[in-house]
Amino acid sequence: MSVDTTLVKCPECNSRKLVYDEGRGERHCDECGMVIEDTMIDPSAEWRTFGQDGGPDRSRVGAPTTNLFHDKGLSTDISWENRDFSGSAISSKSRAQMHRMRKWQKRARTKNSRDRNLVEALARIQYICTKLNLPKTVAERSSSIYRKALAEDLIRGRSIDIMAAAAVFISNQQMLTARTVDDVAEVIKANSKEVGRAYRVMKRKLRIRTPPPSPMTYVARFASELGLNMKTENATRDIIKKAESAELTHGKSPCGITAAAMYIAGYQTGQIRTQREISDVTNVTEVTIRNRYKGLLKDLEMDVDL
DNA sequence: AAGACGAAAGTGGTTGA
DNA sequence: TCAACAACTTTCGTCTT
Repeated sequence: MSVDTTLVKCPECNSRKLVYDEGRGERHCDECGMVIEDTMIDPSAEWRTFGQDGGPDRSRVGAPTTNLFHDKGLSTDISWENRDFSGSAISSKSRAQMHRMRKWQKRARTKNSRDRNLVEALARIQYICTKLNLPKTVAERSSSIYRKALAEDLIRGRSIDIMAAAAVFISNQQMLTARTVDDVAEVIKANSKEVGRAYRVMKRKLRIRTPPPSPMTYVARFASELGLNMKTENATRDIIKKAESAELTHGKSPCGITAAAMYIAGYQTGQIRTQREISDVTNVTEVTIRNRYKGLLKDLEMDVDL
């Protein structure tokens, strides 16, 4: 880790504690966890050797590594097909041998319990991300978080499913992909409280920061689920923007703010949704929507006929 | 009859002594 | 570690359209 000098301030929270993590190839804010850029080119020295006296050959050959497989995608697989290198079928005699070889190779690759745990967990992470339509970057990051948790011995005694879900939720928060704890918990049919608890434990023990969730994150998603047009969606964003600059959003659940802003925006543009409809898609109760929107109208001094 | 309202009691997490 | 606390939920009777 080294202090980054290219960017001076974090665009999210304006702190000056920007940090560059070489291992992950990303730059993030040490204050709020905001990831500034995560596709940077590795600036470290490139190893090259010329001639025969230079020790081990460090030429770079092979597939890029990925966190999605427990061995980072580096192991060799014996082909499933019963054909030899030239493509012709192999004899039935050596076919049995091939079968045994495949079997043993699989066993050798996942040799200890930790590796087996990882294999299981990475499969679950893949499954969760697929079900939630999350991009590959989120799955990748979840996997690397899970690896760290495993290395820190946080997994033992806890459910793999729940810890995998927690890892997915952390990276979802970092990548601003607008999924809620309930969404993640539902996929693995777990209680969202348990996932939330695991999420907090992981963040604390691994010292992972996530940017404070903004109501803005959920606008696009909820708007489309409610079938709102662009006009209403933008009106919602306007209200949230005002609420955020008036610091009315701190300590309140971001979904609640989004829900209330949407309720108000509906009356502004004539695209009205009932509290119940909004409550259904946002998982915020009608009572909270009421409390929030009343507060917003009052504190922002808005005049809207409801 | 549907939607909105708000009081009251309960839940789970945070905070500060 | 425990109690106070704020935000949010659940439930339910009432009012409004």
